[in-house]
Amino acid sequence: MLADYIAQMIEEMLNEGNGTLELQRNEMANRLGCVPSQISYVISSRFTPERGYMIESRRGGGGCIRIIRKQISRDEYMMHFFCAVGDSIEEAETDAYLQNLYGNGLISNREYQIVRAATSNTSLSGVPPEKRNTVRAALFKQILLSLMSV
Amino acid sequence: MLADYIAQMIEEMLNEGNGTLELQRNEMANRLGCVPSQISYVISSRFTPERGYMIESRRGGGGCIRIIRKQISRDEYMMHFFCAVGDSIEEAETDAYLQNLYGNGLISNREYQIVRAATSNTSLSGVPPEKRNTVRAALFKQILLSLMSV
DNA sequence: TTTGACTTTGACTTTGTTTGACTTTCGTAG
DNA sequence: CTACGAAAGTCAAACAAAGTCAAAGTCAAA
Repeated sequence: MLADYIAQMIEEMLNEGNGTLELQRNEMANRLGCVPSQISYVISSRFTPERGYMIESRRGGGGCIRIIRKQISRDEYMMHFFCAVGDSIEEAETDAYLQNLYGNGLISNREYQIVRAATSNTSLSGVPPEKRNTVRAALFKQILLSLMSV
Repeated sequence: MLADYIAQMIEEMLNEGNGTLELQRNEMANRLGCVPSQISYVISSRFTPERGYMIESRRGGGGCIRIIRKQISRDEYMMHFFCAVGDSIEEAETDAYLQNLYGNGLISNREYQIVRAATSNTSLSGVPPEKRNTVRAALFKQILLSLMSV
């Protein structure tokens, strides 16, 4: 799939660029043989704040898009997350947060697996669908709390 | 019977794939000359967490279904717990299991904290009390599964 | 023969991707 | 300063999956 391929490409460029990257949308789209808005789509669907990325851009001649992978302290992270999770959250969004935590070394792979399993719809299949997101939010926040003190 | 045939086929593909498999529902249904939802049916009736399978999927263009078989023979201890949990469990009982797991070095302290938080009544406060134990059991088993061979 | 568990099917829903037309913003040549 | 052109942004339509659900079929056991 195109979107995944582009995302991977950006990730690699970010690695080379030490966590930051400036790209030109049209130029990149041209190189890949896709429409420019495809690049926008990839960025807005994958390089979100939940996953720890910041996006800046400039229009007009010589414009560009800057992607920054944020690296902040543990406490800030946990605090940020705890606040960011309202009282309802989707499975996919939770996973985005978790990937962020894992990617920044705040939780191990096993821990990632555990929390993902715990917050999955599969685990919550006994909860009526319309209540799942609120239960998940409570669950997730409780887990985050448990991680802060240890 | 079609369902059994498909199940067997998936099982074989899992063997080839070393316990994991990605398939495309529509494509497979096409090959077999059945409706796509038949594949869904087979997966949801045969490849359940109870039997040691984890399912993930993605919709939309290029979507797919991933099936992961946890090789339970390797951690018989975990399996023992898995079976013992049944489909309803109290918070206290869960904690007893967890302490056992921790005591035997199968999970770390942090992991213990996480799972305890996840399976606590506090986390499940959004679930009506009479349903908590069944939700907790599903949750706990899903977590145990996620821990096998990771 | 009736019942109930399991299967099969297909209509409809939800989610994710791709594309292109149109809008906004910015730098710079005049 | 203004106008123009070169970016990036936005949005909705078309498409491409998988998910859900309920109706209808099958079959064996009571």
